[in-house]
Amino acid sequence: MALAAASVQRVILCVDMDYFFAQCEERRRPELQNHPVVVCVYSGRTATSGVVSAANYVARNLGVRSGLPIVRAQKLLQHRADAVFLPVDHDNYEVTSARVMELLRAHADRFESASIDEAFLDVSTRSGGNIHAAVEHARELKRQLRTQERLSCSVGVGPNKLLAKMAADFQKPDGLTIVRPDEAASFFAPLPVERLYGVGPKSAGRLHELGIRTIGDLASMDPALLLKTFGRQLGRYLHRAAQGTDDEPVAGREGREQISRIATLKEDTRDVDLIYPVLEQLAQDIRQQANAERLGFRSVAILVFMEDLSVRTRTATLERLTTDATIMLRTARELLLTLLEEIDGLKLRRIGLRIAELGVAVRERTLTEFLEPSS
DNA sequence: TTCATGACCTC
DNA sequence: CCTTGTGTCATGAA
Repeated sequence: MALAAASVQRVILCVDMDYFFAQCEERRRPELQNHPVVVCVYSGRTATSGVVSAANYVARNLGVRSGLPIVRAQKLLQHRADAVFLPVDHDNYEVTSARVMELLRAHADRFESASIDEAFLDVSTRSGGNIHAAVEHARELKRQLRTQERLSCSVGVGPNKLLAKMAADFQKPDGLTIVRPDEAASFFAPLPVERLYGVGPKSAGRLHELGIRTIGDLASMDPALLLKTFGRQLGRYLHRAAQGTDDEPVAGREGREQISRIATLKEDTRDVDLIYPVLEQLAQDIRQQANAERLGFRSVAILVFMEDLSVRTRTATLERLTTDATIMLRTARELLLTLLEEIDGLKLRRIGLRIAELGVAVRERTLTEFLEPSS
């Protein structure tokens, strides 16, 4: 990109809110501060079925992690009568996140909100490419978040998004880690490959089979072998990432590509009369969000999670963009019916609905719809 | 271009 | 570990 070429050296901050959901809960109820706090996604199947979404450090130090089944977390904390289990309150976190992002945006030449609790700030211009100046920005922003929002975060400072992110992850909570360009290799090399952003359990396993254990091992690996093993995109990415190379600009996303909702069924079933009402609810939720963002869709998909936890998807592409939730639901129902036949015997555990091929909805409504905008 | 699948992210 | 939910991207096939 032209602007990056013009500046000598990019300086990027990655700001990662500490144990965000749990911290939001602590902030709302300060008396929870020294208790283990576990924020949970309850699936509604049994009283305790579901997983941990986030946990504060008191709980983490006792082994509680996000993704852990709630029952497991309860066992780990059974000796702690003061442990608190709370359901996720996404609306609250969204509002908090919006305020945090607004505060952070003011500190950046270019800003990118990467997720609900994480953002990248390009501070190349305002820091003049000077790391010390950038670190002062980071300190100031941490101070403001603490005083104005009573929230702590961890910040990484680096020459690109990848290194800034890895730096932010390096020390938590309330961390501030700097990776200078010339230190990138020594910072990276000793870390296990699975710590590299974009390397999950699958890729890590395959790398381990090749004898690759650290990012340093990966960096010295033959690029041709990497391409052969992982394909063009991932192979190229791994090679570059391991060297600490990353050209991704700090830039906000254009817009969303899809909207989806998933729900867990009360019991495993293949009874359409039990599944369809859930589908209706999902369609409602999606319609609301699509309306709020003024988006129409041209593709409808259902996702089905079966009793054996395997996943199936079925997609239908419409002739033209629409905002009509009735079409969404009718299409989803047809997809569900054909899918149920195809997987004969197997029961469903969870059901999901997704719209995609989104576009700004053009106003072309019937008179009735025009008079009742809510329908 | 469309579709299905799968890896990954993160609280 | 008995398993939630949201979204993006890549790949291979048709």
